[in-house]
Amino acid sequence: MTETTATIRDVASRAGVSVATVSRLVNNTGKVSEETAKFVRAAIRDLGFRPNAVGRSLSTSHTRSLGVVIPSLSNPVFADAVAGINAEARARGYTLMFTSTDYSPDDEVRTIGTLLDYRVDGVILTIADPMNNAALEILDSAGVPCILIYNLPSASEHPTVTVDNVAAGREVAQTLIGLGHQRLGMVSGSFAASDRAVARCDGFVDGVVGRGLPAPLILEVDFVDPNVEEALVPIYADRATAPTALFCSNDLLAISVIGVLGRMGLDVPKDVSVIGFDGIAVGTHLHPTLATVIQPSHEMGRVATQQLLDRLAGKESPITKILPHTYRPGESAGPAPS
Amino acid sequence: MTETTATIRDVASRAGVSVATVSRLVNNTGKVSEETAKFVRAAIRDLGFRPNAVGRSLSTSHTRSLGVVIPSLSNPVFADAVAGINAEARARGYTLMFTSTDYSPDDEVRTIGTLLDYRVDGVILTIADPMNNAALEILDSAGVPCILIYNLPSASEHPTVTVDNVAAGREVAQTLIGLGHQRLGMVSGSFAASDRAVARCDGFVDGVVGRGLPAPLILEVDFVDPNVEEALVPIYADRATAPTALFCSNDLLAISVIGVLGRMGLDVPKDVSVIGFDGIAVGTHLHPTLATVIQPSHEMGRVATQQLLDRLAGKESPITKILPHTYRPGESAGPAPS
DNA sequence: ATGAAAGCGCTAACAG
DNA sequence: CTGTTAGCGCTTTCAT
Repeated sequence: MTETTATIRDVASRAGVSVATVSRLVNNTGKVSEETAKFVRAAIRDLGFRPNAVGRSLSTSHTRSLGVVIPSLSNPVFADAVAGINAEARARGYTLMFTSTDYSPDDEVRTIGTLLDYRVDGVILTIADPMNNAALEILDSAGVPCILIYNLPSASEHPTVTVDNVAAGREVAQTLIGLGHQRLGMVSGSFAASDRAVARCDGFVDGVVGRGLPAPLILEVDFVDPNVEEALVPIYADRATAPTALFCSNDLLAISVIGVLGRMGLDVPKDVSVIGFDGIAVGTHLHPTLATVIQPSHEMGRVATQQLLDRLAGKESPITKILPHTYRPGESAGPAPS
Repeated sequence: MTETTATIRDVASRAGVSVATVSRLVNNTGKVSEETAKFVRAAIRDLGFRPNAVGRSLSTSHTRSLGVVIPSLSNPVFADAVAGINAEARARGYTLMFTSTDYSPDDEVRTIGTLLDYRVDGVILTIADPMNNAALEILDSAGVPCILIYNLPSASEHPTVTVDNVAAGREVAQTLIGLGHQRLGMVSGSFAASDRAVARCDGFVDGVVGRGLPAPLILEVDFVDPNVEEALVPIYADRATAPTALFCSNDLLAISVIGVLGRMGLDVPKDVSVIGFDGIAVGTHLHPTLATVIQPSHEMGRVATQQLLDRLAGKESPITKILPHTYRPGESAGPAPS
């Protein structure tokens, strides 16, 4: 069974035609008489011929493959986006070369280099900081089209698919204030590794201060190994001054925060309200259910891929798309304690 | 800046040597005098030359890329495995072509076909049913080495990296019985889409029946869109006969079950105990924390990749590895109600 | 409608 | 130690 794979030449000779004819039939470029087509098809079937994509790529200088670079698969938000990318790419006959970078800029450039070596036709990425980013420069100077997801659109000249993080942060502040909270806090993943965390925080602070309240407490924790407990314990040593509501830069963090709070003997939302960001599926099953800002991750992946592929197909260039976010109320956010 | 990428020939002529010399230096195969090496290196730097992997692949007939096909990224357990695969592959200079199949056998064969077209050197996969699986047959007849993860080792002749699902299921039964539970139940993802769910169930049933208790109630729900509520409500209409403990075939399901139970006014673990399977990270942050069987997903991905790569490197063939699972106690499993 | 032949970028004998 | 050259599998003019 392990017959060495048939080549186009094998097909050609078996069908008694030239390789050009086979190629034309396979890609249906140029005409082939139904007469000969029959022979060729038979030969293809008999030999189990599948065109070698490597040979084709070398010849056409495009690979019908896309690079995907994201910080981590541990966060469902990225996993969802990749699923969306996968769906759209598959539907349009493209293949994905995938890598995750663990939030490391070094890995970003390393992996982009590899993707370039493989001559991916384009790349979809989420990077730490799109402002003056080495990976992006490499991509540009190689002339490989790319599109960002999740990253801030303002920070680079590259098309981006994302949500309005600042507005969302501001809305969260409003929501919390509307519930009567006066002492607010934010728990965020490290700002250096996430421009969007910065934006959410900016919006949140703006929303709080804009209402005349004191600036929120800001707690920054590591992305990879967030030690939420260590951050929260000292703050809640004095419950009288600690925030009664916490905005978390992502849902995973929010879940941890709720857990830690619970183990400290604080009730969510009785004592402390918590709002997350992302809208990961598991949040709706928790008890309390997680109040959060939903971003359409799957859709973001799909749209980004669509934009990029349209561009590759010669249609108009991708443009930045700000997709709508929505606030999902949940039991984790309630009125301020009296 | 968008200078058309330099080829090995450009480098050669700029350095005043032959392409063979450049190739030898780049791949450090064969000797090159330090003298000429200097020139070549300079040319490479000046031109920003990066060897074209497509050309190389065509020539060497291997791509240094691996295919990865898994059912879904929505389940963190697979995301973790992919992260492990990614880490090991990167470390050894391999690239990943990724696809998810949404538990569809059709998608399995389609995607394997594509991977074959791209001439991946090997593939790592989790499939619905390894017994008599079309995708596996295609792989075999193409002579492409592969290794399974998560799937049952017994069901195919292919090397597999997994845990002992049957034993784990049995242990869960023991644990629950040890806590005094007599009426047991299992909530499982669809058996048709998961041989491991079947194995976990088998072990569980065996553990229950082996202790002289009545066979557990078995509830099968869909993987993609599990309607846990619909399955549970009728059962718990009569609390006197309903199971006091539920084993769920995966953690995501367990989390849903806990949520639904809570919304039905049942307390976990006061009224009903729940044990999951997988050991996804979020489980430890929940309230109640999730009791579960941990499988070393990241490690499984790593080991599978290692095995496959060793095989490609001509070292000994991959062998099936049963990695150790561990029971992680959690607040979701407690003593049976009196 | 079909074929011949020249590459695409690189590696690997084979000669020197 | 270095250069020449023949492919790898496929697409694509250019003739016919």
